[in-house]
Amino acid sequence: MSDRRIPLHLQISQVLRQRIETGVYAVGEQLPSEHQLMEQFQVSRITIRRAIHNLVHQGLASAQHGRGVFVKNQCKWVYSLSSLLIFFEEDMKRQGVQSAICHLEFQEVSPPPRVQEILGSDLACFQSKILLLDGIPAILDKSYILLELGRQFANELKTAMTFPTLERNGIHISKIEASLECTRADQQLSEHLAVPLGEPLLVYCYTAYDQYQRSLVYGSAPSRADLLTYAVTINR
Amino acid sequence: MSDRRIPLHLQISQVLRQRIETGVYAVGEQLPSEHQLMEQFQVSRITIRRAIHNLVHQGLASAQHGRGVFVKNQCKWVYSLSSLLIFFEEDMKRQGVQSAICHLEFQEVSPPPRVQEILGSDLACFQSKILLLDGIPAILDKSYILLELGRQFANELKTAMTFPTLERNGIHISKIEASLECTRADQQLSEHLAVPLGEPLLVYCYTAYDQYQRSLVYGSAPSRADLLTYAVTINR
DNA sequence: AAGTGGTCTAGACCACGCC
DNA sequence: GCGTGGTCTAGACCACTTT
Repeated sequence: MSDRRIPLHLQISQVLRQRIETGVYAVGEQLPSEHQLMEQFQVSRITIRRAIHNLVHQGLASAQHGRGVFVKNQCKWVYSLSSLLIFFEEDMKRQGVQSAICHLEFQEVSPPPRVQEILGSDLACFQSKILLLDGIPAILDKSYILLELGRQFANELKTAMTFPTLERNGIHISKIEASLECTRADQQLSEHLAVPLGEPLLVYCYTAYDQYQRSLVYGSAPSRADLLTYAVTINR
Repeated sequence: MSDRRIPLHLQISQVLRQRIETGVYAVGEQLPSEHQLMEQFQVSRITIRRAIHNLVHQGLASAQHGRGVFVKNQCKWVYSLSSLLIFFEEDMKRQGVQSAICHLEFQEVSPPPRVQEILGSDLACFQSKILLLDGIPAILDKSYILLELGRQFANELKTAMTFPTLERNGIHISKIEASLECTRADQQLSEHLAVPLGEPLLVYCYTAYDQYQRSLVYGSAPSRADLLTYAVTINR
């Protein structure tokens, strides 16, 4: 706590950060309570709270009402974009992860204009499902699928991944146009993915085509950025 | 402000959020000052500050000491991973973005073990540079390049993108293994990219190979997640 | 009931940007 | 010098979890 120029709360969170990184507080372990830290650093509660907030904001810890503040695990699961959603289950097994699907919605709708344009139709099946990895809700997949395909495989789609389902039924996906960006959890997403409001999310946005360049599916899949990494190999 | 169960600061930030989304406060515009908002909502300063903090945390606004709080632009630049760092300048021109490089470091070093393994050598050239898009520091590129290549093209590498420099000199990159993940700005990154501590960053991590499957460059490029989207096309 | 974190207040002082 | 946001205090009450 040398430099007077650095705010107290920052100095304290830096000390706590160091303690986490050097293992003084191990992963999963509980930090001292606000009261204990107040005494330890001789500052007011609001300053300790601010310091802890900094840690949470940096993804190093998470607070649980009535229980305490805990050190977060920094490990991430890696998913290959090339195989993602196609060989998803295999990919996960390889990493020793248990995956499950929680079906939310399936209905015929009139998609937003941009999606209508992509799919070349003013009607489509909309589906949303949550992917649980080791029991943790990690990805929310919201997608629009061509009406006829949706109707044909409705039941199967509700309990399985979209792409493997299509493949199993002889519909081959030959190209995926995708983008990855970072957003932050709004009300709805924070509930579905069980994260605090504003938590960073990685959004995987995709359009899948068959061998005739016909677009089959358009989807957007926000995922927990603290749990996932996406990998891709680019060949010239 | 109906439900008593929702904290005041959340109710207020939701109102402000709506105002931003409906254009009451336009992009780039200044929000009312804390004092004005205190009167408007009849709450204490700390609650207004918390509400504004929520907006900032959700990436909707940014606070500037001594100036005020401003509505953030939500537009992002899209970069194709396939062409990224190879046709970077072209990609940017296409989007009407002015790009520039700010050289930070260039030196021969002994890279960390993991990088030594990737490059198959215990010595390499380390370079770090900042990419400015329309004058905004958006990407910090830190990379290790094979010793001989680094020495050979040292001067050129300091003022230009790595991959185009290699290509211009007849070194062909035929494969890139990449990953994308989200982290949060630490002290150093928050200074280089001019963002607050803890701000989400998209990290593009890559290894480039030539046609003989020899690894040439290993790099890690944190970028501002509020400014960039990465795109990729996957063919089977 | 005890202990934890979450919300909120009123008020003080400081640091930065602009006129 | 003024207005802005940034830091910090002491203290109150509430909500959740565990015992």
